[in-house]
Amino acid sequence: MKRSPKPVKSETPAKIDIRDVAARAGVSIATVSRAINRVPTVDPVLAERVWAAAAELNYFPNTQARALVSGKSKLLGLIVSEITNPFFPELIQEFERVAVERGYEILIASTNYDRKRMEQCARRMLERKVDGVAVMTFGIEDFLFERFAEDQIPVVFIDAAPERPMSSVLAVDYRVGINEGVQHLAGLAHRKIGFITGPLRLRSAAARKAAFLSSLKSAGIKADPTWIVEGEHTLESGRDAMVKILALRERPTAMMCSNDMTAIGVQHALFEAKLRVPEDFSLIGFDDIHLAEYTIPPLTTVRMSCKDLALKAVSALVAHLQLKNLPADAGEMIPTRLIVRQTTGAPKAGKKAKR
Amino acid sequence: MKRSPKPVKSETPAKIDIRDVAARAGVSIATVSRAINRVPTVDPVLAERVWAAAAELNYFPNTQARALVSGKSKLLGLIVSEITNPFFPELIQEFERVAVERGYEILIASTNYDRKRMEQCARRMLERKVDGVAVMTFGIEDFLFERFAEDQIPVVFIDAAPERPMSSVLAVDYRVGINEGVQHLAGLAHRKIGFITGPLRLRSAAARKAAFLSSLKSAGIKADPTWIVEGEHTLESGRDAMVKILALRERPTAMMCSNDMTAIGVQHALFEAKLRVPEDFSLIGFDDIHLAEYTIPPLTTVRMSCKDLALKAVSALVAHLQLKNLPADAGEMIPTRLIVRQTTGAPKAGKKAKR
DNA sequence: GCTCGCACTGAAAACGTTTACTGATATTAG
DNA sequence: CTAATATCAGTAAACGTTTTCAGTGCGAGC
Repeated sequence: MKRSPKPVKSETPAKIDIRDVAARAGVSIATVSRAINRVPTVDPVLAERVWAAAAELNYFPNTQARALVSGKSKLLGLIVSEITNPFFPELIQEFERVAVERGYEILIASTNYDRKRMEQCARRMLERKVDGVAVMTFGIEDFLFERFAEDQIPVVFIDAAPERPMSSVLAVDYRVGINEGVQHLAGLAHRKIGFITGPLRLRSAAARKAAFLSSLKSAGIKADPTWIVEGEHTLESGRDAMVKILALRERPTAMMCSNDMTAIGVQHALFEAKLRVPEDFSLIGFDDIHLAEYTIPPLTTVRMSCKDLALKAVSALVAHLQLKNLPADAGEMIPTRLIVRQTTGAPKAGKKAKR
Repeated sequence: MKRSPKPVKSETPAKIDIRDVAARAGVSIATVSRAINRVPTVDPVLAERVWAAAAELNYFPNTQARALVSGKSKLLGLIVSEITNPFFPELIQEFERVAVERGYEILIASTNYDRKRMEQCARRMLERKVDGVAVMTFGIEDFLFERFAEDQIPVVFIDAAPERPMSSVLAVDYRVGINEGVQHLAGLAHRKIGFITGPLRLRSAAARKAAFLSSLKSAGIKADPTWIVEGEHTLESGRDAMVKILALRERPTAMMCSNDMTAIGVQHALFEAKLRVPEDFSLIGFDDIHLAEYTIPPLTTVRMSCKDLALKAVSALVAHLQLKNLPADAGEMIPTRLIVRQTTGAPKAGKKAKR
C-alpha cells in the first residue's frame, strides 16, 4: 500500500511535486508542506533547506490537490454582465488587486445579459469550488442559489439584489448622484430632459431609471415618456436610441444616460446629426469610466467608484469567510456624485424663445 | 481502511458529492462517474437513473478532484498586458467563447506591464495547472519558461515571441496595415508624420514602430526623431506625448499611434489645443477597437482582428493538447489592414505653403 | 450442458496535497 | 538523575474524483 517514493523514472520529464522537494531537502513531505506554508513550528534550518530545494526545482504546489484536502480553493468568483463594457474591466482590475492582497485569486465570468449564460457562470463557480462569489449583473437562478447556500458559499451582490436576498448586498445610492445631475441640468434651465436606460431586467438599470424619475419630479419637471427609452448599456444602443429621439417632433434639450457607454453612443449620434455639445445639446453619463475624461468634449457624468465597489465586495466576502455566520448585510451604501465636465451647458432654446 | 459511505451525518448541510448521487441512484460511484462523463458502455437505464439523481441533488462534479486524477484541468490560461485597455476585453471575450466551444474554461491574468507581475501570472498558471497558455504581453521569464516546457504545457505567443521561442507563435503582419496607413497619409500629401509607440519592451510595440519606420522609408519620407515618442498604450500617455509634440517648434501634420487608446489620448490633446481633426491634423490609430467607430470624429485606424487572434490561439493550443508534439510553429500570419474613417484628411500646410 | 466470450458493474488505487496524530528528542523541574 | 513536558518531524488518512482491473451474469456455440 505504501506509495513508492516516485512512481517510476519515466522518460517523460516528470512534473515536480512535493515528494521531489522532500527528497532533495532530505525531509518528509509533511515538513515540506509546513515549510512552504510557513507554519511557524518548523525548524528554521529545515525550512531554509526546503525553500532552497523548492527554488532549485522550480516547485509550485498543486492548488487543486491543496484545495481538495483543505476545502479552500482560495478563489473568489466575480460574475459581471459584460467584459467589453469598460466599467467592468476597471472593476475587475481593482477587485483582483484587493483579492490578491488578501491572499485570493479571482475567477471571472460574464453573462452577456443572457439567462442561459448566467446559469453557466454560476455552475462554473460551483464546479471550480470558489470560496465566495461577487455578482454584478442580474439575479441568479433560484436553484443555483440554493446550491450556493447549501455549500455555504458567501455571495455578495453588487448593486443587484435578487428577489430573495441571501448573503450580503452592496447597495449603491443612485439618488444623490442622479439627482445632482438633474439639478445641474435644471440649474442650466433645461426643462426637457430625456433618459436612456439600461436593460431594465437589470435591477441596477431599473433603479437608475427610478432615481431619474424621482429626481425629475422633485425638480418639478414633467417626465416625457417619449424621451425615455430603453437601451442596453452599449455604444450601439445609445446611438440608436438617440437617433430615434432626434427624429421626434419635439426633442429634449438634454439627455441623461444609464451608463457612460450609452452616453458615448449618444455623443456619436449627436455628432452625426451635426449637433454641437454642449451648445446645442447637453449630456450626462453614468459610471465615470476612465474614458469619460477623454471623450470630445469630456463627458459630464455621475461617478460610481468602482474602487469602492471592489474593495467593499472583497472585504465583505473575506469577512464572511473568516468569521462564519456574519449578519447577512453590511448595510452600507456606495455613494455617487456628479462630475461636471464639458457636455453640459445652457440650452439655446432660452435665447430662441419657445418656438 | 474502507471509507465509510459518508463521513458522518454532520449537522453542517454537507456538500453533495459523487457518493450521494451513487447512493440515490443505487449504483457505485464508478458508474456515476461513467454516466456523468457519458461513457458509452454504461447501461442506458442506469445512466438515466444517475442523471436523474444528479439533477435532483443539484450535483456538480468537483473539478479539482477530477483534474487531480485525470491530469487535465480543462483550463486555458490567458496572460494579457492590461485588462483596462479595451482591446484586451474584446480579445478575452472571443478567446473565452472559442475555448468554451472546445470544452475549456479560461483563467485570465494581467501583467500591467510589470515584470514582477508577469512572474506572478506565470506562477499562477502553473499552480492552477492550466492545460495551456496564451500570452499576449512581453516575454516570459526564462526560468518559468523551462517550467512550462518541463510540464509539457503548450504556450502560444500572440504577437510577442520571446528571445527563445518554444511553443507556437502567432505572428501579426504589421507591415501591410501600417504601410497602408502611411501610404494613405502620403496620398493626402502629408510629409510630416509622427508616431507614438507603445512601451518598447513589448516586442509587438517595437515591431509596430519598425513597420512605421520602414513604411516611411519606402514612401520616401524622412523620419523626424523628435516626432517619434514612446508612449505606454494608454490614454494618458497618448495625450502627454501629443502635448509634447505640439510644443515643438516644428510640428508634424499627422500622427500614427501604436494603439487606439493612444490615438484617443492624442485626439483629446488636439481638442484641448483647439486643433480640428482632420482639418488641422490627421490621426491614425491601431487595433480597431470597437470604440474607434465612436470617437469624434470616428478614428481611422489599422485593424488587427482580435477574433482571428483568439480563434487561432485557442486552435493552436487545443491542437497541441490533442496531438502531442506538433511542430512548434503554425507559421501563419495574422493580417492587418487600414480602416479609413474620419480622422484623416489633407493637411492645410499645402495651402499655407512652406511657412 | 458446458465452456467461452462479451458486456457491463463494482472495488480499489491513484492523483498531490494538508493535517491529525504518533513518536522521538531535548529541556526543564523535582 | 529521573520524570514530565515541550518541541517539532514523520506517518498515514483524507479530500472527490477517474480509471484499471477483476468479477459477475448472460448468451451463444459446440
